[in-house]
Amino acid sequence: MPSTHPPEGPGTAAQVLAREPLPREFFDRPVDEVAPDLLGHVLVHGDVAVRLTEVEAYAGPLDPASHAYRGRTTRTAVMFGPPGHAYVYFTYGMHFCVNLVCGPDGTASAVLLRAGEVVAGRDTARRRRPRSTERDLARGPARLCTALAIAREQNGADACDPGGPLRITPGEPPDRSLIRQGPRTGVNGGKETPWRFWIDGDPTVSPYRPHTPRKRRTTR
DNA sequence: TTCGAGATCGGCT
DNA sequence: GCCGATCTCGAAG
Repeated sequence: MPSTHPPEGPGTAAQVLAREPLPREFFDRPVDEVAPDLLGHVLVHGDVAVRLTEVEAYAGPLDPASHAYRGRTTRTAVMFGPPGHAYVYFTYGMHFCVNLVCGPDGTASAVLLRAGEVVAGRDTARRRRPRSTERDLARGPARLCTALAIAREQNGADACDPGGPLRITPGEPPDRSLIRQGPRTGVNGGKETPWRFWIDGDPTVSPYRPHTPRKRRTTR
């Protein structure tokens, strides 16, 4: 039966993987400008590439929802560094999530990459997430990291380095009219800041879930 | 389709 | 110790 996905999307997989990364200046801007502009661009790690369909902006030390809110720590040091680098963190004891640092050195703002569509290396991604449907391969921040095999080792990686293993490369930006904006997912503080951006109608955008405080573990 | 709970561990108070 | 920028599965509707 006919696939809903073209074999390789715009450009062959080899072309997608070979593209030069976005210039560092792309990230050297306010985070709420960078975030929507990232939609449609492609994160490459090894032979897998994901076209971004959903992101969230975090504004550094002034943003109560940001990891940088409590200032610079060993964990958040990368966020306080130069733009264009990857901030990878571990959460819930089992998941990794990846951000791209924005703004001038020291700003500590970043864009969380929440979801995307695998556009190259589908077989590799499927092997990493065997239980996923095509649509779910990178649908959600932790799934995206699994599909791309992003983990602690990629923390601090320069995504603008043409020779690096992790690169953010130009893709097909969506029509501006398709970009939607709303409250961020799963965060307590700063709810009022509508800094989640996604491509309207794209099936790989993760379902919005309001923050549900986890129930206290029943100690028996 | 929606909801609830368990898994699992590093960073921070 | 407490809790989190999450995911998955199973049960119920």
